[in-house]
Amino acid sequence: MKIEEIIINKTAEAIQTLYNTPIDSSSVQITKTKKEFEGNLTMVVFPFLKISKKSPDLTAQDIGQYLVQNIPKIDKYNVIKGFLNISVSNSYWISFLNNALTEKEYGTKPVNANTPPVLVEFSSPNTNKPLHLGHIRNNLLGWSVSEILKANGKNVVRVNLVNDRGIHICKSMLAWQKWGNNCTPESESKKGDKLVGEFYVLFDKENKKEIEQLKQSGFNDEEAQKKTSLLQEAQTMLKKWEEGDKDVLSLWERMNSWVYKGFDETYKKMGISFDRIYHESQTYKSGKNIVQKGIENNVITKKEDGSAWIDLTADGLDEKLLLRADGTSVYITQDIGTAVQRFSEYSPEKQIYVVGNEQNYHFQVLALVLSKLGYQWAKDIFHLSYGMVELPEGKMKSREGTVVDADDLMDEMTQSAREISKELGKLDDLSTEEAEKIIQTIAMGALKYFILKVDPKKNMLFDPKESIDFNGNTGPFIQYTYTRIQSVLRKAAETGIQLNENIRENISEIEKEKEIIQLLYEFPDVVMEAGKAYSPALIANYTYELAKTYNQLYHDFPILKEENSDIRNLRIGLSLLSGNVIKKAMELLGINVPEKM
RNA sequence: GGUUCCGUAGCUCAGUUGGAUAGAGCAACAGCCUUCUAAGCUGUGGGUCAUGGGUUCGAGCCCCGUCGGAAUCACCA
Repeated sequence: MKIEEIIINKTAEAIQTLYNTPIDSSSVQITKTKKEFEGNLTMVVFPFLKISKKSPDLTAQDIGQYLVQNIPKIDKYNVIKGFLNISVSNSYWISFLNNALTEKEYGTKPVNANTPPVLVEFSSPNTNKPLHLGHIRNNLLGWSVSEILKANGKNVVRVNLVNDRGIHICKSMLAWQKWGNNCTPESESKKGDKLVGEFYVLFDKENKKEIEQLKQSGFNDEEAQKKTSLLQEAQTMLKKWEEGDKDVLSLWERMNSWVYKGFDETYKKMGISFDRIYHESQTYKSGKNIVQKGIENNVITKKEDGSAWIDLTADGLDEKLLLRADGTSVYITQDIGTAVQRFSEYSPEKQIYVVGNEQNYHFQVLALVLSKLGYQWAKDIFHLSYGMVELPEGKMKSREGTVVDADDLMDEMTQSAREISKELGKLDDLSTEEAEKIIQTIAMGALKYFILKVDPKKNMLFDPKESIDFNGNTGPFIQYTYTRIQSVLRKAAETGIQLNENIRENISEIEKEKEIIQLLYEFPDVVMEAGKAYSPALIANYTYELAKTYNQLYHDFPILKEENSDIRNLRIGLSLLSGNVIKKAMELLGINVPEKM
């Protein structure tokens, strides 16, 4: 049993014995003791004052005394302004450390492959342009949350729903046909997604020109937007695509294949992969049938013009269109279809959608529509909504060219890592190959940590200058701490010091050590909390705290050179576990750790 | 206009179901390498937690108002 539980139970017992009143154990509040006070765990006794009919200090004294007398693992307590600070014995902490060191995967639960899976959808790019900074946050979150859920024993399936059809890709296709001169990624020596993206931008540019012309010949803005020959051509192309026109389909396949190749490269560099990839072109029709059934069951109404609507006003939302007048499906129709398809395919415990908070309304509607259509699992749909990434200049706008490209960003990070490493001379005695690998690891660590340390729900500012900082609360700082630990452990092995020796449990005067052990002790709870909250940020902040504290120990105390062998073993033991926990925690963030840097 | 979210140090962010004197990093300044990697450690300054009320023994956190910002309310995705 964890010490907190013991304290809670014994406190309930104490209050029963001392004041003859039963209490619910949930009213006992235990928190970590603040650094400036002596002790490890703190109990707030205010809730018990009505029962004890004594001052906060006296009540705390009563309980503190009882606990010390009745729990051997507690050796003292102190009371400050109604806060009961409890000191847990050194032997408790060291015995915990000894145990944790024997656990193979300390802090995580094994995945049970026989349980219903949890689907995590993320990335879900459009195939008309390359990935940018916004996608990076999405991908990193999706990946990390998947890892965190796995660490909580969930049977996770990573899903990517590629939006490979629609007017946007037709725009790129059309522009390529008109002005592409049959160019290919090979002929231009460009990544396929970049090339296709350029044609998307080109379409927009030419289309704008046409809009201007139309406006000059007397049309208002709205009319001009709809009337351009380019847009009409694109729409014709989309229609042909839906009809299965051979030429359109073959161009579509060709250009999409360029994009996929480009995406694969980006994903690979990012260290991201999926268990299952859906393509919208294959799922978009299934939603229509479901809507049709909804019309038959009078959940959905068909208007005179043929469009289908669902009335959500009773739930505080608006009316929502589900099929256009011409019978084609809209975005949500497709989402209804894929949700149903995925449910029938996996019978998941939960479907998690990692999608930006700009779509909060959409997912509110989606869950509501599904439940109105009678799908009980609609309640198991969870929109993991994350905030926008903004730049110092403001919002990213693809048309104004203020988008931060994913590949460029990763390359810049790598370049900075290379320069800084060189400047510090850190990798001088390694081969170029080894050095490059470490540089990559550091660069990606910096980027990933920078983004994941922020609470997913919040909007965040991405300052490129700050993101390449490798000091302070950053990924490389944590990676560096890990390499320091590994260096110590290597040296220990070299000098023939046993690593896995059982540590003697009654050692005194080990304040800093205890602080680290207590942090290590908290790791499983942090993993659990992060899973509940879908928040990699909790893992990130915890890991930083651990690394920082370890660095203090490393700086202030000798480890291998400690003469007292009991203390030396203790420091080595907690170095070992700190290293393991840091590595595991970083893994949960999708970040690798180098052995040297 | 309706709905939702946000506002904490100059900047970027933490702050557990309401608990002690609100914490980190960056930036600034001052120190620490003959000792296991200085991508490190230590110290100094920096706050009306947007604002006004309320609930409570106790509020950055809960409730109401005000101000400021964002998203969304498409026969776009």
